[in-house]
Amino acid sequence: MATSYNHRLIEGKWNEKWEKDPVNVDDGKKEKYYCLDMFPYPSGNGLHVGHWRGYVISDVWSRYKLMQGYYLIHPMGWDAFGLPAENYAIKHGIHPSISTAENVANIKKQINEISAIYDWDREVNTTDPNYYKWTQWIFVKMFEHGLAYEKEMPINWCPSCKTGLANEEVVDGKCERCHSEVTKKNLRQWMLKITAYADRLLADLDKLDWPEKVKKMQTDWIGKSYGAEVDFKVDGMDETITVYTTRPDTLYGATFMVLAPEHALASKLATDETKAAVEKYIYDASMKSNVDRMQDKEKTGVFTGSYAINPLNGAKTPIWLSDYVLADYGTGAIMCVPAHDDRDFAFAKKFDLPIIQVIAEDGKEIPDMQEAYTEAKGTMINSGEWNGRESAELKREAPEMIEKLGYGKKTVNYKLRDWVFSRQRYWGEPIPIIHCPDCGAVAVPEDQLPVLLPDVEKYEPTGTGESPLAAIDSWVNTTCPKCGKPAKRETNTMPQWAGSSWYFLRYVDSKNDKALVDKEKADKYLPVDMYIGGVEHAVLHLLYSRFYTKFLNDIGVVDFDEPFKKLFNQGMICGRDKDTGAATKMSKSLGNIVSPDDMVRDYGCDALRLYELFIGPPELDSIWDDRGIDGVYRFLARFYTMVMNNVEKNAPETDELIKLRHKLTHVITTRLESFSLNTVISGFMEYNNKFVELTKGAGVDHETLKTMVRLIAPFAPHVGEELWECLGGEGSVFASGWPTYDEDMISDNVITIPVQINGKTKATIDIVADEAKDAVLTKGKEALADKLEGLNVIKEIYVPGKIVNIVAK
RNA sequence: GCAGAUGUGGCGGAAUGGCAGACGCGCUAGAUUCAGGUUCUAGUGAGGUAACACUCGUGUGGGUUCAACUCCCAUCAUCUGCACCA
Repeated sequence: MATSYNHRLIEGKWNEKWEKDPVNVDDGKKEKYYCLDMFPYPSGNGLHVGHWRGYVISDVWSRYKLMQGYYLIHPMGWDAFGLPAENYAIKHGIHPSISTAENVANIKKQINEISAIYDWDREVNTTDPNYYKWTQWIFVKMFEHGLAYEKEMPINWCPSCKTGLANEEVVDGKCERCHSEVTKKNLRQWMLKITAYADRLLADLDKLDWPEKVKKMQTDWIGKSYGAEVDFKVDGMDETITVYTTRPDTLYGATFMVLAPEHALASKLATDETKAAVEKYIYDASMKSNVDRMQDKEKTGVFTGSYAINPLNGAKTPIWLSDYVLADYGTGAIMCVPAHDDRDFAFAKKFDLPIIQVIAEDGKEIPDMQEAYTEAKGTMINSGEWNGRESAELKREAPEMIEKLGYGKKTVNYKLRDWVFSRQRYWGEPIPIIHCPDCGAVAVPEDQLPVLLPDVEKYEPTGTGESPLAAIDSWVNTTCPKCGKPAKRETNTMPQWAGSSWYFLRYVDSKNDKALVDKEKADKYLPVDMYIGGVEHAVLHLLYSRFYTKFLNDIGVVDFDEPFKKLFNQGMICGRDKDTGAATKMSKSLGNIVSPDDMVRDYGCDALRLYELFIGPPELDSIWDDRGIDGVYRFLARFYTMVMNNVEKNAPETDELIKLRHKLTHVITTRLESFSLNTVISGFMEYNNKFVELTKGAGVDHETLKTMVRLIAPFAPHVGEELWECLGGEGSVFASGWPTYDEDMISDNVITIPVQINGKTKATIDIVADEAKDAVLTKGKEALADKLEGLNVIKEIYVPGKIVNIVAK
């Protein structure tokens, strides 16, 4: 029996045994626990130590749940479609299917180094036709339910690459690849009506145990606001302009109106004198990218020459065009109240438009406003019959009042837009639609799914704005499933998010060829109890997954409507900039990548797992330090030696040792439960030092050692399993249950407390836990006798079991 | 601009309002060693002292409290998210 720690022997031995004899088995009686990692995109670059962190956290949590007696769902898979894979393929001249398979094999090998308790029988790959059959099936269902529709709309367009770009591919208004300025182009797009779920996506955030930050980001993204649409007649024209406002209480202060340049009436409102300027402004705006429009700090605009009539007081207000009004939000037109809105104020100042104050904070009008007063606090002035009313109250009531008066209606608006779902790319799921000249867009029948992604010679973007699939006539030309006449396949593909929006469902029934997931299995194993991954998907992936789940709930595939009960976002592990020493993302170009493979070779999997946790609070970013891992390695070696020495000693159990193991169990369990994983490790170190000290004397008994070994097993599984065996434990340590502690055993009878004078500690005294106040104070004063000499004691404080403080002058 | 997070030794970090700096890295000294490494022992916030004592100390400035890293107000810096959503 080796007495010094040899990570290679131990880890090799147990990796082999676990594979032959798995611990996590469904006996049909255990309750399930589903702990999920955000599945990786199989990049050609492989993993670095930063990628390990989330996987280690989820594995620790999984093994803890396993020891608590749950049957674990802890799967892994591959998000292998999408742009990165395609770009990698183009760059290296290898077909995406080949490079993806290679990368998956490589990353799988690397992930296995973690020794996480993954169930590889459940593995999914989004590029597998047996998988994307169901990705397409969901699309068909959405199409049948009117949630997938076609629309021609302006998208980002790179005139140099001659291709449409996703928002993510536009960096600072420029094409990510060629850095030329991105413009807009109308393209026919498939859209998903995620807005139909806006209210539920917002309301159900309440029932999720997610970081507040993520919930807030989703809330803001959905952006629900309450207000009113108000109709303004155009003076001298048979037209009405409807504006959306959240502040109908300020209607009397509306001194002008602004329309988005894309508004349907924009050019119609121009008069002979303004026509040229108006047309130029509309044209210029159309040439600007969204990014440009957002970055313009200085307001621009043009007067149309027309006026709108304020329905409340009949005032004539000039109608302007400006690109600070967004065409696709609200009605694309706003009423402007410069006195009470910052943007309207800036616009009024720039173009010298009148400012009428209608809310007075203190009841008085400000003679020369220098900035807008945007709060709904104060009383109404200059507002006809509304004068003297409270603004806040009026703000609530105004929408209904306006509706009753017939000037408009009460409305709700969302920032959330429908989801642009088509990509003019090769490496994605073909959208399962056939365009028939007679029947229009027809879904591919379920028994003909999947629509296989055909092989092509050239998978690079075509430059025509169509996907490379459009060039394959034999594939494109087909017959209409409805009428049998010649028809054409849809050639756009789905975005990367399509496959990742539902993969967590497939894991529980990954090989089913009859259904997306068997209903019985879904009921038994779903939803996900704990989801662990980076915060970068706070809105996109996590919002899309919630949307998909709600839809699948609505059509009866699953009977829950939220996919992830609890979410944990781990922090990033950064490298150091070689020159400045500042924390930076690990990246190839900075040359600060640390390979986990090297670390596992030199220190072992267990040491690296421990260091990934010890490095800092799991939810915060941390900086990798190569020397830091030495500390946890030394700890593991000392721990191993300590246990081994005591195996031979076989010391008797003492009250002190029993107490110590209850305390340790309490410390580790409470810290683990609160996800303070860095202090779990430091707790182990602290207790190990105590045990090493005790080993010098009588030694530590086997029961105490077994408790410590069970506690450490989720963190350092090989060491845990090995020492469990050495201590004569039965079966696997992971089947041994999680240790419990007795509340009575974790408190001490005699405790040491500080004694202070004026809040500064001057001595410590030993007291019995329930010692009377007077006795403790007397003891405290005795301990300070020399220091209290010549001082007047004003007050004596004893907080039971905590502290004595003598206030003296 | 708005919102959120963070700010503690040379470094990573720890502290239900109750002994600031646990635990670890690094460093110093000693032991072991032919030597280096490993390992072990002791020390390690700053000032101060022969050693104690004592003084200062958790981004900055105020406040509450017997007592503040912790609570309140203001302010600065860094990071992240959103960014004309009417």
